[in-house]
Amino acid sequence: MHDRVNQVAVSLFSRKGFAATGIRDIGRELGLTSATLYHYVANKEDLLVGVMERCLREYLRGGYEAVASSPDAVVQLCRLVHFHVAAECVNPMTSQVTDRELRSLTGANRARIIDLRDEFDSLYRAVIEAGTEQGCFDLIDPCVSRLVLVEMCNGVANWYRVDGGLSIVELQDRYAALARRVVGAGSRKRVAMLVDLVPARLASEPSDAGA
Amino acid sequence: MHDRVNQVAVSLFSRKGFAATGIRDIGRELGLTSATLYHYVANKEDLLVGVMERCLREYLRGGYEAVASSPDAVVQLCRLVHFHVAAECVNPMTSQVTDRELRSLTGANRARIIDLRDEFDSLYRAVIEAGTEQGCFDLIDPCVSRLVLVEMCNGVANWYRVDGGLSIVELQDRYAALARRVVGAGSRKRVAMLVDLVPARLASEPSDAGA
DNA sequence: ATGAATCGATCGATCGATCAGTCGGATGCT
DNA sequence: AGCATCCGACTGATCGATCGATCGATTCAT
Repeated sequence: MHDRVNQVAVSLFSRKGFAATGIRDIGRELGLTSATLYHYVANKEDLLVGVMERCLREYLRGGYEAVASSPDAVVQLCRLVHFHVAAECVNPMTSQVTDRELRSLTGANRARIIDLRDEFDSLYRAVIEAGTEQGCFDLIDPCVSRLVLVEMCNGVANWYRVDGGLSIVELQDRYAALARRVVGAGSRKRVAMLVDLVPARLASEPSDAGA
Repeated sequence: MHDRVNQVAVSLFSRKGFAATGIRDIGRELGLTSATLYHYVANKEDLLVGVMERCLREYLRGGYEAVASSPDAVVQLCRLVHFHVAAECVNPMTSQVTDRELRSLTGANRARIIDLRDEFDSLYRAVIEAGTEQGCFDLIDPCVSRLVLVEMCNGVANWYRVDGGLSIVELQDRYAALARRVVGAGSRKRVAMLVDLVPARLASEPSDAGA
């Protein structure tokens, strides 16, 4: 039931936003009263921050695995983007909420989530530094390139649809190719993708059956 | 005074979000009562939709001018990205609100803004088609490339700061170079930028003096 | 005197959150 | 088996606060 609460909450947060979603809205969709909801959740902000933290920890888990899987910066970048894109596709609503609702957090919650998000961004920074040292990147600008990579991957959740024209695997390959162009790493070298580097389906991600 | 109302509203909408911003919050920052605000604004949603519409019309004005300024698709792309990036930097808060608050609109307002946004996206689609016909692009995927271009440019408003390390002109050049890489248009050809293609400072954009 | 600008007071609705209390099923004791 | 006990799930009622919006009255410059 805890999962169902998170799923309904994420679904509404992603569609209407955190501030515009009432405790009663979440309860109604579960057939519960607002009072009952407080048996599963301490308060509204804790519900949000829990979703965001679990999302970012999964992103970090896969991100670290991608970067650690090879010493080659080109391989690191491809696998990081591969994982990032897949995670956005598998958990689009949770990713969207995690991306856009930072401003709804207060005090220590906000600081903690910002730290996690910055830690994930640092993975891209590390890969770009590695590529620079190895001389296999032709960067226009390290900082701007990193921001572009992060933004373009985070943006996937804004438009990806399961019934779209491209499968997740096709999207991953196109994004990896685009990422190599962004950092100026030619497409000559062939990069093998790890099969077991799969993003987890988060407990907070609604099944689109109800959507 | 109408401009000041819009500026304060955009400042709060961008910082806390539309739903979390009260009519009284806007009034307080202007030294007005909530009742007085309704002499300048019909209602809260009209305040938002007005800001978004004026923003998108300015984006469309500059976008059309960029694409019409040359038959060469590479030049079109560079000038479109140049303008897009500059508009995001000059009006970061208004752009952020226009990007993120679509879900706060209802009915006809939402439909109208979606149409304007789609019309702007179509400029990128047109440029990509032109480049394909002219054979000067080496595209990985027309649709994905367009989405990446739009997302990476829209993302500028999320992190650009006036006191950052790069000037707007430097940022424009780097983004144009990255955009050429994304569509596979080599950097051999030199592209002259139009000097008079300057994004307007929107009346809704707050002066950062108060921030 | 006219009209724009502003106000305090107030409307009904909704907000997040709390409370005492109900209900059913599992558990433990005799 | 029968009874008492406990606990998690759940509820209606309600709290104080705030929400967007409206009203008549007042101020003030032209």
